[in-house]
Amino acid sequence: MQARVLSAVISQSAAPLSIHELLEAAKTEVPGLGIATVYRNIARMIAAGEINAVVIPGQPPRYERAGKPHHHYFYCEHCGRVFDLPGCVNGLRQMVPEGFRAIRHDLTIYGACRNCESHPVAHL
Amino acid sequence: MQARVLSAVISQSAAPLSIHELLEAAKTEVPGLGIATVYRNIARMIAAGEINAVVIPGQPPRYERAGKPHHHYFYCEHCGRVFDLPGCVNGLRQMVPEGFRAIRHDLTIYGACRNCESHPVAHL
DNA sequence: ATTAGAATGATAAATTACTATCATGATCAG
DNA sequence: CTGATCATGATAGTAATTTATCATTCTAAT
Repeated sequence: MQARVLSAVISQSAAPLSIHELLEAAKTEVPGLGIATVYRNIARMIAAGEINAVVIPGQPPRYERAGKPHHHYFYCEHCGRVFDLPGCVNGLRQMVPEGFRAIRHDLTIYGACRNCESHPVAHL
Repeated sequence: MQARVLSAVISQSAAPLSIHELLEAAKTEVPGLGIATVYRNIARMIAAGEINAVVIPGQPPRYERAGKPHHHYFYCEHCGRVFDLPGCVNGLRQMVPEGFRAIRHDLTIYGACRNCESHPVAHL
């Protein structure tokens, strides 16, 4: 059953995965896996609240297990990987104008990850 | 000349505008304005460094005048408008793992703007 | 084993954002 | 005015992502 494999791949990934990253990763266990099945199961898992979509501006959505503690993301502009950043920043409250109501926020830090910083390669 | 009108609309807008918001706004001055002209002029203004693209995750790009002081954005989930939030947060440095190099960051706060908070309407 | 219903994979179609093309119209130097 | 060039608007085409369709396969209860 592909649903179980897809769910396991997402749960075991340290970073959120895109549809294609998920397809490739799951193919090692289910070689014939089709992209339609990935989309179908992602939709079902989102509806069930098992996973959340993570959107890095200008990139296709990635998905990660729901229920993690509050965190943000680091996007490596060299290798295109996304890393979780535990914790949050201070002073968010002060940024919200009087009369506005803040519900949630997204923070993405861009740069080079440890690997790309120590082993420089061409940009993607 | 449409370039002048488009440039003026962006400069005078308090918030970044999408291609369609810009088209609609500029049509009040140039009724027959075509979307191709908007795309062409946006591309030229970006190349000239006059404007910057602003991407709210999951939304088409918006554009605003370049050279503003560092700021972030508030996205109203009721009316879909984007507002500038001057300033920044503290503690960004501490979120970046050892060995990673941060170059820039995006912060978007989601919620209800003053108008939608005081005059509740249906979601878009 | 049989059968009904659900899941799957391949692929067509839809959606959205953007780019290319091209005939027409504006601009301007001479 | 005249011709050259450049911008414009309409629209076709492209690219990327997502959804719909459908025949086949799998699953499970009997």
